[in-house]
This record gives sequence, C-alpha cells and structure tokens, in this order.
Amino acid sequence: MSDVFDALAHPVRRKILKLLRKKPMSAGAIADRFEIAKPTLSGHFAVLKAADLVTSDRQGTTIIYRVNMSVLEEAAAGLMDLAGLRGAKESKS
Amino acid sequence: MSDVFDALAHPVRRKILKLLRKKPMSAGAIADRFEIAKPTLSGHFAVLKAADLVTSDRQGTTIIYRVNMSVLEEAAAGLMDLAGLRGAKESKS
DNA sequence: ACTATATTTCGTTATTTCCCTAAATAACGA
DNA sequence: TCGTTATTTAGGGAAATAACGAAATATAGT
Repeated sequence: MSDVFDALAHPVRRKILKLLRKKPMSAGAIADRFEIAKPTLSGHFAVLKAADLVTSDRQGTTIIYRVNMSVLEEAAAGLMDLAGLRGAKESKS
Repeated sequence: MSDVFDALAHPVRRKILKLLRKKPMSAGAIADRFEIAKPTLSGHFAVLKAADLVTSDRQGTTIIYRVNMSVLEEAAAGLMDLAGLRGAKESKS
C-alpha cells in the first residue's frame, strides 16, 4: 500500500496512469508524450510496476504497459477508508 | 493536488490522518503515539498543512489538529478519476 | 553474423526528504 | 518577570529520489 502512494506521489507517474487508462501503450509511445528522457521514464515505469499499478508484457521488441485497475481502485478505497467513507474496506499501514 | 499525494506518500502521515479521523488531537497527544521525535512530527504536520489535509488552531499552549475531510475526499475522488470510476470529477495534473 | 529498433541498466550529479539535537517562540500560572 | 509546558524553527548529516547520457540487452529482419 505504501508503494502505491509512493508511486502516485509523482506527477509524471500519475500522468502515465492517466494515459494508460485509455488504452495500453508501449514505453516508446508513452515517451513521445513527455519531454523527459527515456531512461528516466523507464525508471518511472519500474516504480509503477513495483507498486503493481501497471503490468508489462513484451511484444517483439516493444513492451506494452497496461494499468492494473484493481490496484488503483484499492488505493482509492484505501483513501476512502482514511476519510472514513462508506464502501471502504479495513486497511493496514 | 500534487501536494496531497506527496503528503499521503509517507506512512507516518497517513497514520496521523487516521488518528485524526477519529477525533482532533493536540500535537503532543499525537506525538505520544509515535516513537519519532517531536520536531520530526512537527515537520510532518507542516506537510499535511501545506496540502491542506489538516487545519490547526491554538488553544492556550497546545495546538489542536483536525483533518480536513473535504480535501481527503477530493483526493479519493481524484484517484477514482484516475481509475476512471463513477462519481469522479474532472481533475488536473 | 550483422544491423536496426526498443527498452533498460549503469554510473553520476543534483536535489529533496527524513530524522535528529539544540535553540527559539508562545502562552500560561505564580 | 520567572519558570514551566507545548510546539516550532534552525542546522546538519545520511539516505532516497530524480534526472541525464552512455552503454548494455533483447528481439526481429536481412
């Protein structure tokens, strides 16, 4: 859970998730949307993956990233739990 | 919005919010719940305040912190927006 | 085997974050 | 005003994070 919030803390990573929400994209296609160097983005992908917020699978030479919706929903639920709102499961950490 | 996710990224700050959700507490009362030095916690309060996640008011020599529920709810809504879920307002950044 | 393309890993630098102790500030009561 | 309590600010060191260019890896096609 902490990994998730760490991952969400960076604006670029939130923007990546927002892109990915519409449709899965290759690392390169995502990189085209940013001014940031590819190695830097690659690092962001790694953080998102560590948080299990995205999954990746290779297709030939390109790597396709897709959002892991359930984890994103869990995070939202976690926040609602913090807020003490309806529909929130019990949470740790 | 970025400030909010930054603030939520630290486990201690999330724990503070969770405490404060039940009832407003003084800085010292919160500090009693942690092993962390008071100045360190004071720094965490400052981050939470910068994100507008908590408000503070002084009562004599003690300072009472309370959660700003609406901002916490906004953050949850922001996440749901990322997840593309119902009930989510449009969001920037 | 060689070349080209896509992506990541490595090594480095700069910035930020986190935590601490010590000192400062604020408000109270005697 | 003095002393006490509650909290914050200041200063500093260690560790984490973010960014880059260069080099490495993986795959496909020739």
